[in-house]
Order: sequence, then structure tokens, then C-alpha cells
Amino acid sequence: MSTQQAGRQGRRKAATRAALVAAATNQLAEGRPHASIQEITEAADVGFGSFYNHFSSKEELFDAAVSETLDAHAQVLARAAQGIDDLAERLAVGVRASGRLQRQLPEMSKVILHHGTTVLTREHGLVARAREDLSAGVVTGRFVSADPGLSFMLAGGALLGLLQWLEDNPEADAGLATDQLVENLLTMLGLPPSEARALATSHLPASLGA
Amino acid sequence: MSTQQAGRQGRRKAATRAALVAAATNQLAEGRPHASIQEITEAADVGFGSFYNHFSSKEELFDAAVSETLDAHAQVLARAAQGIDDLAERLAVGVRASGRLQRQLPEMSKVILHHGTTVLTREHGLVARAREDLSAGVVTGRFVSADPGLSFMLAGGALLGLLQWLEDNPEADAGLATDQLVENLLTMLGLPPSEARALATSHLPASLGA
DNA sequence: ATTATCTATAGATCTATAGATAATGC
DNA sequence: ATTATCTATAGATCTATAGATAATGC
Repeated sequence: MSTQQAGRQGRRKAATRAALVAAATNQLAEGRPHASIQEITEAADVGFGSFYNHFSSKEELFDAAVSETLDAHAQVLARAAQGIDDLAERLAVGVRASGRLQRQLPEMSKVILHHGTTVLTREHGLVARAREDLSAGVVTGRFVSADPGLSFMLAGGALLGLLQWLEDNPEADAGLATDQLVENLLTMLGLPPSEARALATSHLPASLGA
Repeated sequence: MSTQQAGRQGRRKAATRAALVAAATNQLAEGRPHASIQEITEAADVGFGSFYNHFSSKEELFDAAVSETLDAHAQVLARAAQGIDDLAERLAVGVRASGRLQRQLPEMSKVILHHGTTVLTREHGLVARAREDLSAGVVTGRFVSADPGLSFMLAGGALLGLLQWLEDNPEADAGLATDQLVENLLTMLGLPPSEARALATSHLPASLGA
């Protein structure tokens, strides 16, 4: 968004903004949503007054932090699902990648977790696209659900539960646990058990981790 | 806990404490976890200084509010599950009652939701007992799960997703949606589909709502 | 006499802005 | 000349406590 500013000045400004967002993300990840603007600017090594060049309130900054976290997550998923047309397989790959991401970028999961189930209601970006994918699958008959919106919330809630569990069980095999969830979700969405298992355990690109 | 104090003075003290907890619960339910002590004492119609007779910090009060909310929830569930021995049926009744409770006591669900997935990790009270029930079911063979702790987090997360969905869809049939989740959960825990459906749709006592 | 409440206030934040400083644009 | 940064500070909270008031206990 603001990364593409003309000239050196624009780059400098973007860097300051990025430092603020990164510091806010860290605070959220560490479970400190009460952090003062002063603490954030200090962590970002930015002058206190500069904050107001970029944001008009703390909420605005934290919102940006959550949004950018979800966008970063979306980029990883977009790569993982690239070229996959089948909606069931897209869902499988997306969730499998999300669980594995907890090990690779734990701060990202922490931010999402700290935001709770309300992230699942976002109407733009990653979350909205995932919701639309599920609905589309129901329309085409790939999935079975009496209410796609409800199914999405159940699946999303379970995914949040998984992320929390992974955070609390750092030694556990994240891939195994995630694939178990995926199998359950696909079954819940009406796929035959054998196919659900196959999609949940097929080989993944090495870039997504074990 | 402090409800059983001797004498009129004790009752008066307990009433003040209860007013503070109720006010704090309201603030949490309205999504205002930043409310100041002053705002809370005003809402509770209690002198500012009295706060410190009961709590030494705002966190302590909010903790009490969440705990007492869960305890109140637990009381309803205990009544609902009274006399039911089969662990699958207990789980079914417990979750079915929880979803329906969102319509009867929405503030309760709001407090829980606002606390996010971390409520699922509580080691005392309602949450701990539910977790133990699930594990016991796995030991006796009533449930099938590679990791009961993980299954509990998936189920709990999905329940939170349901509560959020109910909150966002006030017109929807809460009973129907909840029973759908219960059926999915029981299937996930290894029950035959027909039995899962039967347990998820059997007749409920009128006190638990439609 | 004891205990809990209340009001008032000191001291510690925390936010938002004003004005000075430094760096880029032209 | 413009723009973004920084430092310093006024004003607005917000917390924690001290001391006065009111109510119960004995």
C-alpha cells in the first residue's frame, strides 16, 4: 500500500510506518494489547510524535497490525494453493499450511489467536476469500452444508482451537495434528471418509514443512 | 465463596463485591475491556475507593468476572447433564445446552467469546471437567481420538465459532445450528453417524429451550 | 470498637499537540 | 520550500491511598 512511495522520502516514511506496525504486532503477539503509544514508539525506535504522522489512534495501528498479519498469512496460502482448482483440495492445502505456519511464524498465530473468533467475521482479505470458497463448494456440490456461513465458523473455530493447542504443545507434531483436523473438516463437509483422508495426508511441497 | 459471610455486614460486603463483578461482566460483554476502575465503580453505583476493599487490580476483577461467568454456565450444564452417565450423551447435552444458552443469556456468551480460545485452556471448573470427560470417554472406548487434548481444543474451538455465529445471526434457529455441530463432533469422536445423529437430535427437557 | 463505605486528592501515567530540527525535493 | 522526524510539554486521564463518614457488632 504505502510501500510504493516515490523518492527517498517516501521510502523513509514507509520504513517508519513499517517499524510501528512491526512493534505493534510484537506487542499483540506477546499478549500486551494495553501497550501505550510510548512503549510502541520506543520499541520501534521512533520518535513519539511521529506516531501521529501515520495513525490517529492506537486502535488504528492495532487494526493495521492485524490486517497486515492476515495479509502476510494470505500470501503464504496463495502460493500453496496456486494452480489447485478443486475446492476441497484448496481447503485441505490451505488449512494444512495454516497449521504448519504456527511452527514457522508463531508470532503470526499469536496475533490471530489474541484477536479471537472475531477474525473469522472479517469481510475482506483472506478470511472473506476462504468463506467464499466454502460457499462456492456447496453451490457446485463439492461440499454438503445446510448453512455454509455456519460451517465456515465451525471450521474456523476449530482451526483457532488447533492453533491454540499447537502453541500450548510446542513439542507436538504440528503436521500430524493439522492433518487430523483437515480430515475431520472434509468429512464434516460431506466428503467420503476415504477421500477426506487422502486429501488430508497427500504429499505437500517441501516449502510448507513436514 | 464470599456469599456466605456471617451477619448483615458480611452480606452488605458481598453485595458490593457482586455489584462490582456484575458491572465488570457487563463491560466485558459490551466489548470494553479497557474500562477504567472509575467507570466500573460508577456503573456499579459503588464508591471509587471501595473497589480496593475487594480487588487489588482491574485484572483481578476481570478474572473474577470471567470465572464467575463460567461457573454460572457450569451450573446450568450440571442441571442439564444430571443423571446422565453415558459420556457421549453428556457431551451432547452439554454442548446442546451451551448453544441454546447463547439465546437465553447472550451476555454470558459475549464474555466467553471476548476471552477467546484461552478459556479452553483453563485448568479448573467447567472447562477442566469437560476436558476430563472427553479423556475418560477415550479411555473407556466410548470415543476414539489419537489425542484427547487436541480433540478437546478442536471441539471447543468449533463451539466458540458457533457462539460467534449465533451472535452474528440473531434470527437463526440456535437449536438447529447447535445440534448440527454436536452431530459433527460426535462423528469426529468416532461414533457411528446414525448414533451421532440420534444423540444430537433427541428430545431435550423444556427448560433448555427449543 | 470494628469494619466497610465514601469523598477527595497526590502522583503517575498517557495522549495529543506545538515548535524545533533534520533531511529531501526542485 | 516542503516534508517527516524529533523533543518537550500541557492537559487529561487513571490509579492508589489517606482520611472522614456511616453502619454494624458486642
